[in-house]
Amino acid sequence: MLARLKSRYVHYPMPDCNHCAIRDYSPCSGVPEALLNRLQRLRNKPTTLQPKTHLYRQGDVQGQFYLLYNGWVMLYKTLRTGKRHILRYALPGDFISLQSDLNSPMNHSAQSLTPSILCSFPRRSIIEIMENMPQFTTQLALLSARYYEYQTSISHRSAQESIAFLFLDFYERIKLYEQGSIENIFLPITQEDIADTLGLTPVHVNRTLRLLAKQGVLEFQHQQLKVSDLSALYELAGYEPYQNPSSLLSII
Amino acid sequence: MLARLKSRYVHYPMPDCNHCAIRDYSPCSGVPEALLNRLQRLRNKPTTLQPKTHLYRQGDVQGQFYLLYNGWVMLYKTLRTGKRHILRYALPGDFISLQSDLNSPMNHSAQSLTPSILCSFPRRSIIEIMENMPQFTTQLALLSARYYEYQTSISHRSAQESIAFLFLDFYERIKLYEQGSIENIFLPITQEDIADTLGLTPVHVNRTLRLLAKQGVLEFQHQQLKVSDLSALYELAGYEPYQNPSSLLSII
DNA sequence: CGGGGTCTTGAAGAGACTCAAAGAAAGTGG
DNA sequence: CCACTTTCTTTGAGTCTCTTCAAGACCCCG
Repeated sequence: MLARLKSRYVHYPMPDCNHCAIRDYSPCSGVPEALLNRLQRLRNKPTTLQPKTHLYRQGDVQGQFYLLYNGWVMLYKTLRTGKRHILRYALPGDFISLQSDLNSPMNHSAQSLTPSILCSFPRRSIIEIMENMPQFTTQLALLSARYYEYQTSISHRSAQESIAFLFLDFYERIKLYEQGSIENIFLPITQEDIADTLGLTPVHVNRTLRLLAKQGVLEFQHQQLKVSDLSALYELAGYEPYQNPSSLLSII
Repeated sequence: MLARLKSRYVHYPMPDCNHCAIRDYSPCSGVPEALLNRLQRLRNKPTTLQPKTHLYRQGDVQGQFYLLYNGWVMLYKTLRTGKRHILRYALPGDFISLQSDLNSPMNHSAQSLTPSILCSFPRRSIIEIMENMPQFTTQLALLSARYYEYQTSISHRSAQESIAFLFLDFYERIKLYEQGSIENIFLPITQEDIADTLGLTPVHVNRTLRLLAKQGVLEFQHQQLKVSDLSALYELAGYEPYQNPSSLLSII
């Protein structure tokens, strides 16, 4: 099973990683050593996860908090109509399973897209952690604000613009982890996933992708993204350079 | 000037309020007495604001943080194309001007819709406040998560559904402040505001409102909202009762 | 070689947009 | 208090984007 996966998820092997340092990952950046050690002590041992595995499901009452070390995890909601609404894609460093109402059952599900490595925290200790580690909590608050800004940025847009925005976001985030060439970027998602992320139909996503390829902006085939014209992509995505060029989140 | 305003903004007079207790308002609920007193000491004296006045504008470098005591404040972005994207409507208790990048210029503008009362905090002290008042920061993190969940809930929807969702949200929030009858709810917004909130054209908002009135769901005229069929409104908005009936945010 | 999932393409239809113009309500000034 | 101006709302006609339904192609994997 694992051997077979490798061909496809070549970027995401299953390393034996029991000592990943929390400080390497985003929501904890800027947190002093002493606090980190306290957080390290609270967490459980990192665990690995097969692809297409659920961390938790919408409606689950208990559960844990997770810090993603390696791999891709998709967060989504299932609507009454049966439709799937993908909320976001967690990449290494992302904090998973925070929701505004901590005591309610989970309002969304989390599923791995690739083999993944995470460490977990007991759910009941989250308030305690937050109230005792204000610098961590501050990062968490700002991170939530980022998600909010991202969500507002991607709305009110045509299919072409929102697809461009999504791919540009992937491009920028992957760039943080890949030091080598980023000619071809592996994205473990299908056209249907894109559709469920942006609220479009798979058919229309397909047509729009064909159009973007024809226009020489980007190609997305066999889970490989190739950006042909980065400035055109920025243009389509509506990048606003005057604000904060280093951050995608200043995109309107 | 004020006398003239009164006829229209009868719900939002300009009281002389120098001693509003912070604890009455949402982001601080659950914060212990001692912390509240510290927060009270940090804030400036509450100020009043005329309607249609900007607290700050997109691109401003300095500024302050605000806690809204009374009135409506609209947060919006101006896109390169000149279009306006309304992010949210702040009501009493809302914390205003938080953004993910604290050191960048503001990525959005804030404008009062009614006469309003706010108290402000010096911007440079926000990190200090957050890191020294973890319980306050925790509330702030959860609040940001709420905004995020709200934003995801309102997307991927038809015009009718998203308008229903928006009005239901207003309805639920106003209900918290009005103890009496909520037959007619005053909303200081125009159809164009609704359009800019949901990413629709004013023309289509108008047609959809006519349709909703014809269907006997709700009427919105002269800034007065009258909900005729609450359960139909819940149905249209896609309320998911199995999660957390008391919170709009469990709506998908 | 066969089968399920994914991608591609066509044709028809619904939802939302644009342009345009008129009517109603609110704000302004004499 | 009335007449004027401005903003907001309403309606129609035509167009475009996106969806729906359907069928076939491709491709990975057994």
